[in-house]
Order: sequence, then C-alpha cells, then structure tokens
Amino acid sequence: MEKVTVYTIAKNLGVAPSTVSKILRHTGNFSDDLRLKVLAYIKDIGYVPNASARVLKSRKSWTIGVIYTEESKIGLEHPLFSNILQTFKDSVEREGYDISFIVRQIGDNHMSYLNWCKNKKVDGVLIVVGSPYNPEVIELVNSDIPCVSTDIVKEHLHTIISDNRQGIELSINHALELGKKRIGMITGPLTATHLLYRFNVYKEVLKEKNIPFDEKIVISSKGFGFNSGYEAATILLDRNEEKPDLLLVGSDILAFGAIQAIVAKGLRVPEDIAVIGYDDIIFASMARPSLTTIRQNTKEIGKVAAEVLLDMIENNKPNHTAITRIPVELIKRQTT
Amino acid sequence: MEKVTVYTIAKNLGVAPSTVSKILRHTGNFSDDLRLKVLAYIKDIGYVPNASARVLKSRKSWTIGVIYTEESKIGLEHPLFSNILQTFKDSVEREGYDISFIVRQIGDNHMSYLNWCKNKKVDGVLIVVGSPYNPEVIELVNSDIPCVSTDIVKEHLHTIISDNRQGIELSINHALELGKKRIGMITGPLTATHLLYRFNVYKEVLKEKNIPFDEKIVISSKGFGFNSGYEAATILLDRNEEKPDLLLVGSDILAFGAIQAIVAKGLRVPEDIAVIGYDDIIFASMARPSLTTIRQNTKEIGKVAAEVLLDMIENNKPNHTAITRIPVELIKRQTT
DNA sequence: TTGTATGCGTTATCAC
DNA sequence: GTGATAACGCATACAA
Repeated sequence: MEKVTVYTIAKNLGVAPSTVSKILRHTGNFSDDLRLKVLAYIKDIGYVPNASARVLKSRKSWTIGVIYTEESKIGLEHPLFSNILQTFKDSVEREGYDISFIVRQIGDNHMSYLNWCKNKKVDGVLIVVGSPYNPEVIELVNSDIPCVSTDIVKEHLHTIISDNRQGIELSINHALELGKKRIGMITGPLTATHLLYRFNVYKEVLKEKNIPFDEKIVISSKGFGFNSGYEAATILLDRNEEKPDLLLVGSDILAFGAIQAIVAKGLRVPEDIAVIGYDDIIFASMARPSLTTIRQNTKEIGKVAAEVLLDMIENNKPNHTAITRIPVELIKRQTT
Repeated sequence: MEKVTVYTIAKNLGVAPSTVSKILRHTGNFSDDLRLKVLAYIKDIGYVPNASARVLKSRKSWTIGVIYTEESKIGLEHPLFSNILQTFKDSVEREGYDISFIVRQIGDNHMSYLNWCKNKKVDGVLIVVGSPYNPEVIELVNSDIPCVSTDIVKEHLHTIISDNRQGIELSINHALELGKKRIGMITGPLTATHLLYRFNVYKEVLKEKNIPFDEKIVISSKGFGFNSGYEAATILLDRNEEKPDLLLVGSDILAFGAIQAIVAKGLRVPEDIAVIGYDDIIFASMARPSLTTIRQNTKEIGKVAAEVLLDMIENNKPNHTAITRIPVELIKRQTT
C-alpha cells in the first residue's frame, strides 16, 4: 500500500495538487465534474489527509487542550468534572475539534502548560480542574491562547460555573420552609474559591433574613472525601450543646460522610438534623435516605463552555475576565 | 516576539540547524561545550519546538488515541473507566506520550477510527470503552496500529482485564462460607462479553461445587443503571416462591438498585438476602448498608495497559490476541 | 476555473 | 563532531 498524498491524487487524475487541496477544503469554485471526480477518487484510493502537514502550514490544529488534573489528582475521578468534560467534548467535536489532555512532561524534560500549548499549536484551552495560583496557569491565561474554565475564577479568564448564590439561597429558603431555625454549614476546604464564595453568600443570606450567624455550627472540612465529611460533622456535633437542625454541606460526598457521623451520634436524619448536599451526583438519588441536594447542571456548563471557547477561537476574541453563571436546581429528597 | 525556530537558533549561534536538532533530540555526539551553549541559548530565547513539523518529518506523533465513548455514551461518566484512564494517562505521560480522544467527526464529514488515527499519525490506541462488533473497531484492530483494550476481548487484540473467574469464585466461596444455599445472579446485559463470561463461570463453578443451577434465580438486567438493577431484582423476586438467599450482581450500581428492590419487598439485607456487587466504586463503602463487592484493580489495569501498549509501540510488535488478567479482591462489608 | 511555485519547521541522510 | 541539503504533505499567493 503506497502512501497516498494530494500529489498522488493530482498526478493520477491529471490535475494540480492545489486543486485537490482546494476541493477538499471547500475553498474556491470548481466545476461539479471535477469536484465529484476528485472526491470519488479519494474515496476509492482511501486517501487520508495528514493532520501534521496541515497544522504546520495553516497554523490551526483543530485541537483543544484540556487541563484536567493538577497536583490534587482528583481530575478524572470526580464524576462532576467527568460529566462536564463529556458534554464539552461532544459539543466541540460537532464543530470538528479534538480534545487533548495537556501534559507537562515531554520525554524526560518538563514543559510548562503554555509551552505545551505552543508546541501543539492548540487553538484553545479548557481548564476543568486547576489552581488559580499556579504560575503556569496564570502564564497560560495571560497568553494569547483562548482559555475558558469551568472551575476557577480569575482575572483574564472567562469562567462558566454554577450560580452558587442561587444554590445557597434555594437551600436556605428550603430550610426555612421546613421550619428549621439553626442552619449550620459544612463547607469544603476554603482554599477553593467557589467554596469560599458559597460560605460568604451563606453569611449574607442569613443576615438578609435576620438570622444570627453562629460560627459554632459552621465548619470547614479538611478535604473533599467521605471521611473529611464524617470528621467535620463529628467535630461540629461534639462542640455544640444546642445542635443545628439542618446542615448545608459543600458537596454530596461530604454530605454522605456527615450523615454517617450524625447517625453514629444516635441522631436521626432528617428528624433531628436535616441535610442538604451540593452537586447531585448519581448516588444522591440511590442512597437511603436519598439526599436532598443542589443539582449542578453539568451538561449546560459543558455546553456553554464549548460555545464560549469556540466563539473566542473563531472570532479572535482575547482572554477576558467574565463569569457566566448557570442556574442550579433544588432537588428535594429524604434528607430534609 | 519573533517566531523562533531551530533555524533562528542555528543562525544566531553560528551552527547548523541539524546540529541544534540533534542536540535537542539527544542523538549524535557533540562536545559538551556546544551542547551546553545551545541548550542555554534555547532556554534564554524561549524556544518551543513545533510538534507538527516534527511529526511530519519523523512519522511519530508521541500521541496515543483513546476510544472512550461509543453509542452508549457512558464513557467518561462511569467511574470505573475514568479511573482506568487516569492511571493509563499518568503512565504514558511519564514516557512522553500525550492522550487524545479519538473522534469520528472532522469538520462536517465523518471519519472512521482508523482514518482518524492515520490522520493524526497516533502511535497507538487504547480502547477503554468499545464494541467488539463495531466494524470500525474491527478495522482498527486489524490495522498495523498497535491497540490494547481494557474492555473488550477480540481476535488480534491484547486485552487487560480483571480476572473475572477469580471474582466469581471469590464471591461464591464467600457465599458458601456464610452458609448460603441458594445463590442467585443478576448479570448486566449479556451483550457485554465480560458479563457473559462471568455468567458462564458462575454456572461452571456451581457445577464444580455440586450446586444445582436454577435459572429461576438468575436474571439479566436490561441496562447498566440503578433502575435496571431495581427492575431485574423485582422480577426475580416476584417469580420465586423460594427466594435466593444471596445475589451476585454484575456491578455495584446494579447492586444498589437490587438492594432497594429487596427492601421494597419487605425483605432485609443481608439477613434475608445477602448481596455481593462488582467493581468497588467509591459509594460501595459509603452506602448503608455498605456493599460487599469484588474490587477491580483499576490502577493496575491502567498501568499494565500502558506498559503493554508502549512495549508494542517501541518494539514494533504487531497486534495479537492476548488477555492479561488482573487479580481482583473480595471486599467484605455489611451486605453479606 | 485551474495551475505553479514556494514555504511551514523539523529531521534524515549523507558528506566532510 | 559538525554541516549541507532535501524532503515530510499540505495550503496559499499569485499567475494564467
């Protein structure tokens, strides 16, 4: 099987290579005769264009880089992020773009995010999981490569993220409707910007509702896992005579840990302490008691992120500070 | 900022472009003086090589294609597959390879898996989720592009997969130790080769142990989700006077559905019916009752798959029929 | 509407 | 040890 290029085709058909190229790229006008003849021959001979040559010449790679895992290594293992990436991938695919994971190891020497992107000539970048303080992320965002994020909020970055204010408001309103008076909170680590944001909103909404803020029923977990939730809830319960009657928890996973801790103290969910999670991962509906939670619309986040990024790429828009908030939804289940 | 290429470097340093290239690729011998001088200058001027040009010339892309989602669209959303991919990615990264999702849409026209791979000149392919009957998968596996799979078993394909015989044996032995006599099974859809395999092993092991096979306590679920498990268990329970006292279930997710169905019938888990799942997804330990299950070693699967594929790539080994089985582990929890 | 010439940035090959 | 040169496959400006 000979390697077949535009040249082969051109020669065998008695036309010029450029003609073949133009027909393939739908650029320029050609007689239907010629076009069909070339297309038919290409299919017949099994010609496949060479992406490298094309990228080299045209400076466009039709590839989007994805930052998906940092030091934390949660990346692919967190269902929330996987879901967002899946929708994003489907959306950009439809426009002809591929997805490639950004890596900082080429052979045995380290390569920065930005250099990797330059090396691969990616057209844009999606930051699904990243640290806003990582110098390499900063460098990338400040470059002229279009970036969007579905995670971190930063200067010069367009972020597509859940409407976390709405999430907290929905939670607190639901709690009040249930007649709950002592609404506590277990946040995740406050180093995560969106968790800090939610905590601040929590305090603001309490103030608006004239509910006193009591720091004794608020705690920040050490990590993001089940055990962190268990641990945080245990500490919180131990230090309170007058326990909270409802807990807002930073994620569903943490919430499951907290529920176990509550049960371990001999208290009932939701009778003694109700629990509202965040995310609506698939297990929220499967667990018993099933978890009342704030559903993040991962499909919409992925889809909008794709739209924003492709718009930047195709219309040459530079990186800019922006936040697009995607509405969330309160899903009432058995824990409230 | 001028674009800087090997040519620029060569000119400014008074050497030949080929020399620069060779120093960068650690190929050929050079005086330490020259090498250090070139390396220093490259760092100084901020040179980033162009991957396309390199691929074009050298015919090696340092990229591995991943088939991760087919019609089913489960792909990224299934934690088992995500975990395998994560480890695989980490392993190949360390050797300098990137991961790129294989896509069949380039611009507005469809492209087969094989053509995509040729187009991108990928060095190898990992099939994380695929159908063994898909003509495009078959075409790819029969090509000279190295492939491994962590999912499907096929001619001409090296598959790295859990030791499912061991998994079934461990489950049944555990059941017998618990004094269970009527061991039923809820398999997933038997169109999945590994699920069919497990079902066959189940029958074999029963025979070895002289336990009669009763098709009334065996059922195949319609799908892979929680509801499929619920539905299958309900049907199974409804049609039996003498109910099973233990159920082997094809996956943890299905098992959770089955447990709900059992409870809905007013039966207790594990007292009336014990349940053993498969996979050990993270929720297995979080649920109440926590799920006894067969843990698949996703890290090992991903790691071995990387080793096998890189060996094929780097030593020019063609596709071949093979199965590497990774040991599983019985995790005893509250459902038994 | 079609063809010609050139270059994208790198590396393989051969020569010195 | 180091350099000159061609070629990888395609797309573009320009010419016809």
